[in-house]
Amino acid sequence: MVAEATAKRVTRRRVRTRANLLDAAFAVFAAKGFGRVSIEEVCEAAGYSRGAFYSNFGSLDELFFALYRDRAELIADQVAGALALDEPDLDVPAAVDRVTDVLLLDLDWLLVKTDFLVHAARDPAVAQTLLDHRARLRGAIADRLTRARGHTQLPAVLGDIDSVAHAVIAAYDGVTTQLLLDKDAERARSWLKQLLTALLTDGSNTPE
Amino acid sequence: MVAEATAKRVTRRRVRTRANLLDAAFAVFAAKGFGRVSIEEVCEAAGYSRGAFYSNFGSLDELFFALYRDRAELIADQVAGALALDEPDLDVPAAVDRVTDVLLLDLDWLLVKTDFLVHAARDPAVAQTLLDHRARLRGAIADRLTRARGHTQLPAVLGDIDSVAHAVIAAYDGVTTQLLLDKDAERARSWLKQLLTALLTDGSNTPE
DNA sequence: TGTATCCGATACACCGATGTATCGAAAGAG
DNA sequence: CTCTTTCGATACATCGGTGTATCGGATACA
Repeated sequence: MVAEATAKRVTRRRVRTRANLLDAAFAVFAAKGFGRVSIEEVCEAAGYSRGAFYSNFGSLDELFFALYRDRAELIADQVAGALALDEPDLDVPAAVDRVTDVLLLDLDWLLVKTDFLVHAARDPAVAQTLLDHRARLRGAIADRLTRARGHTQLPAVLGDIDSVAHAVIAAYDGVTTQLLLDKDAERARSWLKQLLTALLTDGSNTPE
Repeated sequence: MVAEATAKRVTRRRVRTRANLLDAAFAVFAAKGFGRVSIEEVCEAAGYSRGAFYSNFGSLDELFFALYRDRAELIADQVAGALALDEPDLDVPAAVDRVTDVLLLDLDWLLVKTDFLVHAARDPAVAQTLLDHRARLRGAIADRLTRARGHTQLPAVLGDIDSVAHAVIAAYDGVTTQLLLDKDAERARSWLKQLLTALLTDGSNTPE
């Protein structure tokens, strides 16, 4: 036996169950909003009984938190990937395109993320998690910009690179808000591209 | 008697009660979030019993909706006021200051507003209301910018004036998101000022 | 001040969701 | 294949919130 402190049999079924519950919860949260979802609804959607739920999570909040962590991790990786492409110099429009696609693709995720924001706004511990994720994203952006410095002339409008990274995040959040209301993903994407291009491109260098 | 269709005695007590319920609801919503508030909690906070509630509202959703309408109206008026000052030409920094103060002053309102956004994101009818309010705000901004055209040179980065108004709203939403997480109103305000100034000022015209 | 009307408090019946305790079945270890 | 441990379904007790029906006190109006 691989001696592990209070070694538990790492069952395979459990992992599947947990994943199924999380997936079902994501769908239900997206459809109805966290505030209007009961544990039973999640279980029903996943095809389990409440016993399974309580065996895996202590509360709906706990599940929600885990759900957010998992998905946010995923997205953060994707964005980092889209930014870290091994091109030596930064092709702003192309990078903007890639990142925009990752960030605004999944409306359900935006819905859940906003629910989570509401949650975090009233719980400092949760807020810290979200802030950490945002900081990580911002860091990736700032890194990329730093690496590109010299190749492309950067904006004069805002001060340092970190400010620019902040502004990029703000633009993303702002566009997201509008998207949640009008559900027009196409418009949102082109609008975000326009904003980011304006932020990241010297005014003199007008595209097309 | 002023003949009115099925004229009801317009009682004075009722008006007070309704207002008290709305005020109490605002406080409770801000503190706990709409999703975690029960009708009873609102009544208790207001010092009434559930009888009073059902006599004035049909559901918690209905109250929430009314609450949002009232407060949003108020804010929109304030912003319009801050913008419509009778100065002939537009003093960008001053106007930005005034608007920023109105928009980021009340954290509780931001919390409730975000709850409402979540609500609206899943109900097209509600979303329309919110979109209308935003359009009204945007209109006021665009008007002000149009009136100022010629006096101050406007940005080259973004296209028409309407795009600029859109960008202003997006910046506001973006900064709000961050503010909800870090609760640092001072930082948010200066940050929003910086963003708006960058958006509304020609790059060549650097302040101070 | 009298009185018709309205308002809101109280009481009640009613879910729906929660959390726990128990037990049969599934799955890993040997 | 057997045995042991874990997982998840079922049943149960409970609780908090909901919505309604009723009634006494408050309020507007003459």
